[in-house]
Amino acid sequence: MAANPQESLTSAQQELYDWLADYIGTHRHSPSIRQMMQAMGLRSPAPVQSRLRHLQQKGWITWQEGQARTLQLLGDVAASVGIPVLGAVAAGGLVDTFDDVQDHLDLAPVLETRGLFALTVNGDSMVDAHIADGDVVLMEPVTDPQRLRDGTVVSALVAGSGTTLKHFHRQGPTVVLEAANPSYSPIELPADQVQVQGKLVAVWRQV
Amino acid sequence: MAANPQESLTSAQQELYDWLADYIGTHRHSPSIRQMMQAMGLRSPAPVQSRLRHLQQKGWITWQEGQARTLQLLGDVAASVGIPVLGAVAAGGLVDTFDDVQDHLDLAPVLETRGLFALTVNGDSMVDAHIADGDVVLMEPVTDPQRLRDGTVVSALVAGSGTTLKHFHRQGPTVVLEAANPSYSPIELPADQVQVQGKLVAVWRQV
DNA sequence: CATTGAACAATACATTTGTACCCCCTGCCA
DNA sequence: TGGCAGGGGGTACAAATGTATTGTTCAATG
Repeated sequence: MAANPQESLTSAQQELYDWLADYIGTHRHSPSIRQMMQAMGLRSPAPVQSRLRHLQQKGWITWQEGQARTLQLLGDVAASVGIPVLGAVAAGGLVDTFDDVQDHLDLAPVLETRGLFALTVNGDSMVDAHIADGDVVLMEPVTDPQRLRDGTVVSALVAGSGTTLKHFHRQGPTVVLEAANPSYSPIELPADQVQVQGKLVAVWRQV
Repeated sequence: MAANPQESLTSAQQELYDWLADYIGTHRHSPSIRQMMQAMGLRSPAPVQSRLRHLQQKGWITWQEGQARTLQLLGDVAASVGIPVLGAVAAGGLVDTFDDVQDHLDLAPVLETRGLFALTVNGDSMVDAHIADGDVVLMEPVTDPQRLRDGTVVSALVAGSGTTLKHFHRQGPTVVLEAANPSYSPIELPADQVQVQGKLVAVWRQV
């Protein structure tokens, strides 16, 4: 990956981040703050806390506060799974030849998102959204359905019925689940009978 | 889960190990004993301690005692990037609720294939194959176009023109590149003017 | 000069976490 | 019948760990 989306670091922050990348790469688990303290040659946990806070604010790391050793690196150094994107390919017309790498498709950030789950698609109600029967959809758990953008593709549990993959709309007290296929009519239900489980993150179709 | 060289496990031990593999694959860090306790539906940490002790004695796991969340799996499952596939989701009808993991979407084998590359799709000539404008297609390099199955989706370099994504057909000495959209007519060319670069492995659409 | 932010020290505190006991029950087997 | 191992419940405790607070120092900045 070319440039980092993250903000630049001070030397002290960089030092900690590099050591973390090395430690996690070797041990396969995060060190504790006091271990970081020792490795940095410090005699107090406060500087480490400070550096970690800055690293998090700048988008380099994340962790579950209150829990031990749950730190995760977000940068591209974190053994990311990169696939070179060579260029655009066509449809209809023809696109120029490509020789060099233009970008990197970095799946690691997606895969590292906590709680991500997958569903196999069954049926054709979403074909107009280019989600076909047999596809696997990657979903991110939704905790607050109120914040969903209108039209988001979600998997929803309908009380007493089952789970379905649809476009999500909210109309006052009711919820509308709309298919992407004219053969299916929208389902309109009271909000309390629909439990949104996750929103669509990616479509995966292995040939 | 794949066979392991280690000693066999009791069902309770296997249950814990499987859950650990799933958890670590998803969260990228070890759970605490009390988290395992909850996941196993237990109300006391002692049974978990017991299972862990047995798993260690039989060579399935290892950890640094006295330190939090340092558990590591020793089986071959350890390194895989797994996303739990929770079940099928609907279309049209509604599918039953899902509770437990049915399978694992293991992306590691795909990503590790040497030489895999990606292309961003430009245009709508493949919409009927559910490949939309803006999608990223993962391609596997093709060394021997003679062995391609008829109808495979390939990216092909047309002499003097550019690269395109189409269904691949061979008709004697000529090659036919067929779009998946009735608005586009098939392109028929002498075989030596078409160079197949890769075949479609997966479609990736990040929302 | 004063202000600000990063870095560091020292200490204290609450929570998380591993671990060690105690007990019970069940199935298996000599 | 008894012994034994695995599985489970309950509880307690000490260590590990994250977090907060109060200072000090230093460099950069206006």
